[in-house]
Amino acid sequence: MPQDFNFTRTVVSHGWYALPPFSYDEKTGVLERVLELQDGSIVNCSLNSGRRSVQARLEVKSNESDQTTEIRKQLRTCLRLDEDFTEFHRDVSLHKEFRWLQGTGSGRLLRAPTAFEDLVKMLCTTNCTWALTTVIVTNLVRLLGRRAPNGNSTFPSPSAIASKSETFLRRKIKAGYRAPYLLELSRRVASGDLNVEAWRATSLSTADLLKQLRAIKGIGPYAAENMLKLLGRYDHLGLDSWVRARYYRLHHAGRKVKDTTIQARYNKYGKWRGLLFWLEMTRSWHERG
DNA sequence: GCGTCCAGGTCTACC
DNA sequence: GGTAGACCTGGACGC
Repeated sequence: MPQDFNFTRTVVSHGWYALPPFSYDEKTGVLERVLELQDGSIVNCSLNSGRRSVQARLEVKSNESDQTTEIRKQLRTCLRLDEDFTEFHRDVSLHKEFRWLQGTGSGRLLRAPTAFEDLVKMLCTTNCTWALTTVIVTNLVRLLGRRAPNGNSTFPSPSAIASKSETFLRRKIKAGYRAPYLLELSRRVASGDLNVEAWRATSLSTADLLKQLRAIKGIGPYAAENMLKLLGRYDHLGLDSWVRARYYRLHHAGRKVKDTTIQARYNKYGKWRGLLFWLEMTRSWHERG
């Protein structure tokens, strides 16, 4: 476990913890997650921070060593435990306005076991309230995921979504006008035409990766730039109405400014600007962890 | 309870 | 390259 890892801050780093197949109990500090393994088995995992806040404990009911290895791998992926943040914390220490971050273990953003799940969820956050995002993702998991013994379900596979009609996605999943985008993305991934999982380890430049993301129907600047953060690239801000409003309050007494003004303020932070921007906008979340 | 309006990103057509 | 309108839903609001 990296010394600069903080379980709670990673879990509540953004809204993913509240979307199934994740669930989080703030009182007990337990993060639940349903995982599907390569052999087709489905397991329910419980994670908590243990006695020391920098350690996570896995409670997995599986006796198969192969399964345990795969479960650990998937959970490490979600918590970004294999991502090195040494350089980030060293660079941040050079900026006095971010001294409050020192020693907090902030920086890791929770993600799904697969890039496909992250991408679908990102698509489901576009042009709607968080309440509607929750409805769409919950419907996807409930109606198209595979059921675990405890009644919870996995996130649906690309082929499970691709096998449904646009009308089903529109009406039953409540994806609305996003339905054709969701269907096209799932079909391309299921057919092998688009390998989004490769993006997590690609040597492509961030600019080229951004181009590929933007080529997906329904993924605009906001969704693509925030997806980049879940791929380990932090040099874009990923502006939406919520962070803009937050920024206006924090730095301009609520007065609106141009996006270029916001971007100019964070340019000096180089490749970490997107992550520092997000951490600053959500500082109150981190301080409760 | 019903109707209207608005917010929320992205796409497409148009200038 | 910039802009306007459409897309769909939930919530707020007025009646």
